Amino acid sequence: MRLATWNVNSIRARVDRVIAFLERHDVDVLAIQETKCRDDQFPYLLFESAGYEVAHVGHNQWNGVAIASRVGLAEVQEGFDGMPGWGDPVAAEARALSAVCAGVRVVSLYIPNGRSLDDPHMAYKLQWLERLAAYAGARRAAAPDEAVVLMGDWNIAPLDEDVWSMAFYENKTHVSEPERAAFRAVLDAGLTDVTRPFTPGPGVYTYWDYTQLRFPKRQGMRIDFALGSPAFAARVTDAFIDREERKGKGASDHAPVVVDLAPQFS
DNA sequence: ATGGTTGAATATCAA
Repeated sequence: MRLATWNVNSIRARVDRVIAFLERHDVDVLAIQETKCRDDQFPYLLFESAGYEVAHVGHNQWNGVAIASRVGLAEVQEGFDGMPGWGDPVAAEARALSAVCAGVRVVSLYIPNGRSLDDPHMAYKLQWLERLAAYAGARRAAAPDEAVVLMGDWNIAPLDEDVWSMAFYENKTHVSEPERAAFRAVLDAGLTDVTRPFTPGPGVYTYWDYTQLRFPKRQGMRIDFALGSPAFAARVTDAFIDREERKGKGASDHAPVVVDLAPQFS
């Protein structure tokens, strides 16, 4: 089975590219982030024509996450238990969606952007990650043998080598110690980054800012990851970043991350 | 020009 995660930066602007990607790489399950649309605006029919069922949550032009699957889509859940909200009044944002696809619990995640170190969004981001780690820990305790993967745009570069310049990111978000500690706390809940071993750095990125010619200059960040439970991680046979998807007209600012899974033996 | 691009919606906001 082949899974992938991709921050598409608007599904409506990118749908032809996304469908072509699914077919080109024979992807079974795609976790999508930043659809930037409401549920009623999602291009479901184009996915169905390509053989994929879709679950989506989107409230407005911001955020929005989805899962497209051609191997089943069960137990769909918006958000996760304990997910913090934002705003006044506080409300859940469309940043998390899970479903069971061919026995794997897939969680599509769009972790909040902290904006700047002293912005209220940063505290929100850290609390969001803390609650996510608690959710992951609770799931592990409840079903230790379950194959679970948390995949998406984490908006964190866990290692210095995950950014093109630590000097550039001094006193900026994505690389701060509190964010990195929050990411490690999710790993400590019993998950493994299944992508890095197959895509070792330095200089391996999943995101390049649209401005400043960052992509041709190879100045990016590695911020998109798939974190698997032991039962999931044990089945991973390969992973790669499809850098080709960042090229050309109409590219998202993120590249897809693909994970291959061996069949389950029982 | 000092956010230089992109995309939502359509004047700004977000990334």
